[in-house]
Amino acid sequence: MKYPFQEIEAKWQKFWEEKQVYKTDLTNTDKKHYCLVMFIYPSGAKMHIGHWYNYGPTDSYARYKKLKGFNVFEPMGYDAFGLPAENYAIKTGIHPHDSTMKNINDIREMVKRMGAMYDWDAELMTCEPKYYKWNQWLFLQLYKNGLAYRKNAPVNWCTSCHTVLAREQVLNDGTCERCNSTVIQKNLTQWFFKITDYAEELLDGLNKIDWPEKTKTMQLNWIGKSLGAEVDFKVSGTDDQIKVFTTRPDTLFGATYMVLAPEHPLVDKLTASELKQKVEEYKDSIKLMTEIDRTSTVKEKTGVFTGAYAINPVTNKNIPIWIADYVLMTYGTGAIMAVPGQDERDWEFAEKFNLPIIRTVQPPEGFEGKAFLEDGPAINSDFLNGLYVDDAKKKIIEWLEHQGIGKHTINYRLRDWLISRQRYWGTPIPIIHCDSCGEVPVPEEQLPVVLPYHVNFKPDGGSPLASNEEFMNVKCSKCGTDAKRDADTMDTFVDSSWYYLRYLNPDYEGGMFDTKLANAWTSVDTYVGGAEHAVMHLLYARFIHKFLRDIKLVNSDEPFQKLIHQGTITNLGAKMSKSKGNVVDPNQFIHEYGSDVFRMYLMFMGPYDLGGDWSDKGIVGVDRFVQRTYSMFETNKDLAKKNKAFEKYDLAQLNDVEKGIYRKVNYTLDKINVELEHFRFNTAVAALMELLNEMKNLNECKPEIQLYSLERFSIMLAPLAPHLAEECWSLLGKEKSIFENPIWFEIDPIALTQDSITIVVQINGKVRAKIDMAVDIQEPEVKSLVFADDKVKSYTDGKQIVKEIYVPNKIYNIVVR
RNA sequence: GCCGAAGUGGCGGAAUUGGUAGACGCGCUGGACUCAAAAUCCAGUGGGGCUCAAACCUCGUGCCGGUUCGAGUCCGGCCUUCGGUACCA
Repeated sequence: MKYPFQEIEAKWQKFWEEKQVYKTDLTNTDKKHYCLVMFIYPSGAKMHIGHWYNYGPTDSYARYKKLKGFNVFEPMGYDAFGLPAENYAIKTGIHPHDSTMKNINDIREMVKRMGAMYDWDAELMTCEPKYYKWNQWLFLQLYKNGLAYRKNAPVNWCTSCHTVLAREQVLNDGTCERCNSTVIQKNLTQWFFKITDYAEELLDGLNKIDWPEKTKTMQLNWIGKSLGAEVDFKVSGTDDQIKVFTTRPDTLFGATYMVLAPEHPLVDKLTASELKQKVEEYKDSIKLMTEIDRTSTVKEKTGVFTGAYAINPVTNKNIPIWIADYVLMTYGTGAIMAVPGQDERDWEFAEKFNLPIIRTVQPPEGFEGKAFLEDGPAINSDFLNGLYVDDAKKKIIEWLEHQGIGKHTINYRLRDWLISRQRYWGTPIPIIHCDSCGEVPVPEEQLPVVLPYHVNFKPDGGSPLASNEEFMNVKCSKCGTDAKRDADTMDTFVDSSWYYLRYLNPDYEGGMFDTKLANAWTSVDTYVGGAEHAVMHLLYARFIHKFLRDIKLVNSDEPFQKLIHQGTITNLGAKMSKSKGNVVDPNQFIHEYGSDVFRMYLMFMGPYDLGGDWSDKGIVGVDRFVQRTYSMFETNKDLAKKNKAFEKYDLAQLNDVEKGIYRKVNYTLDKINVELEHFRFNTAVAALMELLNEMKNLNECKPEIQLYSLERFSIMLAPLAPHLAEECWSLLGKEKSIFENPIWFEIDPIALTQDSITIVVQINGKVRAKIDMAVDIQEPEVKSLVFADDKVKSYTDGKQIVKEIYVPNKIYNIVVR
């Protein structure tokens, strides 16, 4: 009979739900395992292949852990706020709340059909007041601690989303991370979270977590720590000073000019009147460029002279002050001392504008390059001469500090996290703006500031909340006079920075989350999600977690101990997207083959972290495996009712077929263990297929050996194809379901030892013979067996034997001449 | 440009610390079953050579070179693809 997956998958899903098999007892923390996938963003009503690829295999891992005796917590929820729902509202008039709720309901049904062991009691959605209330509370704690502040600053403005973006949310081609349209610079007053206060700790923490190296590297580069010095330069003929940051203070004697960012506040003041027009023109030309254009490495250097001079503090010489777009106001101090001798960009600039070049590090003989960046003895540097870079740095910093014109500094590339959004569908910022009191935090007992339902969504660039007067007009909670609420909402990355803590009790009213549970259950043991979150979500969550630790709400340093990225499933070589029209709908395959086959096929396709191009070519192979498995168990129906299998068998008591199967069962147990532990699902599935092939002759075994093998087969199958495995287990006549009463079988180590082995004989490195012999026999005996072989003889007779290498139980290599 | 990963049959992909390259699956070929087809089952399947056939020989893991008794795996130099990043002072 063909495996009736519709019926059986529905049956077991119902069973699991009714028996509450996946309800995790969070009070039992004995062998806890928090297995988390990135929650779902319900912008569309459908689950696509990428979701399946993320959730299916991760669920298999969670199930494996459960069978191994872990108390596994595997929750699912909805990252429900965000722009797409709001843009959809603008287009169709359907309110974001309504479309989101509908999407969530549809998605929940689809996720359930997948058959994952989510604890649905832990389900949460970020758009509910009972969730976002705590975003607001978090905001207030950050505010109290000086980590949430408002400033007027140039910000990234997405021309299509009509909102500001954090720097991380601008892609490297200058487009918006969400919608891919152009991002421009604007000056606005916005709320920021001071993530830079945690820069050092965010770096340190990377050493303590089990994350992919490339992800850690990305965070490392994003934070971009560099050691150097700040040096004050006097502006010649004035009292002004310009502070520069440099990583190479040792090259100070070679600083032959200075460059300011065009936006630098001193530019207007410094510029000589006859050059004002040129400088203004240059500044205007920069305004039109995005930050990305400006920072293109291929672009030729541009800049203009201001007419002013600074004084090099070590040489006391006047050096010209230029402005150029390659100096950014947003990094360091917005000003540099240019040392063309030791910096490629400065060299290029100096060459183009005929500025002096002085080498202060001696390049090796024969050096033909331009700027010399390597280590070497200092030259042309007075009291530094002869010192190598590190020593020269130390000495000059001492000197600068002694003179009171500079100091050792650490600079970071990381900037504060801009969290204001001029959008509706998000968490209202809990601040009241009062004419007399300024910014006033909403008192905690008045939270949540509920997001009103009725607003005007018109995408005119203003915050939609501003259109709701009832919402906007409040009394100042300090002085009681008329005041206004903040009309902006928070970046949705705030929501996702702590949701894993809320899952533990999403209805908790005593605080942001239940600290007792959080201390017991976090860090999350295994976190699985896309690599596209390497710097944004994963950095924000680490920051927030550390802050929550500092205010004593959690006791761990890091939110996610082990991180796994699933690869991307592409179609026809491109990422699946509606606009490309290459989206593959998983439902089609669920209908035709069922959820188990589909998830197993996704796992079988290849290495989990590599992903790959979609093809349905091989899915029939997995389907055949499922059919053959099912019929094997049907043939042996009720076997467990009449028989009992021992934990172990003595190989000597088994016939050849039994021995073969017994060995393979144990070998597979071992293999599956290792493969699943490392998220190598493809080889785990292959191992089970091999076992099934071996079990072809199961009918030649005693019933108890049949049962021994089938029991183990079902349990190994259970993480990968849970519905099928439950069905097989119950076909055997087992009373308790696998996941109701999780078990995992121990390996019989004796079955893993071979008694005979094939020795490969190589002659001059080429395989010439394969000889079977008993395992672990002594080398002289091996040698005599090898040289007794006709083929070996034919290759060695009459030749001089130069060398013999024996690798026990593997290879016998003979070198002849 | 820089950083990282990858490149293995017709295809997806296997291969402990260097030790039988191609597990497992798809596809294909042949056979069984069938009136026939589908499904299923059995056998074969990297290329080339020599064979009735087997045995056997030979070439083969992106390219060139090296280390080694032995290299998909290690080293040096390239090429291609895919991610990440972009003048960070």
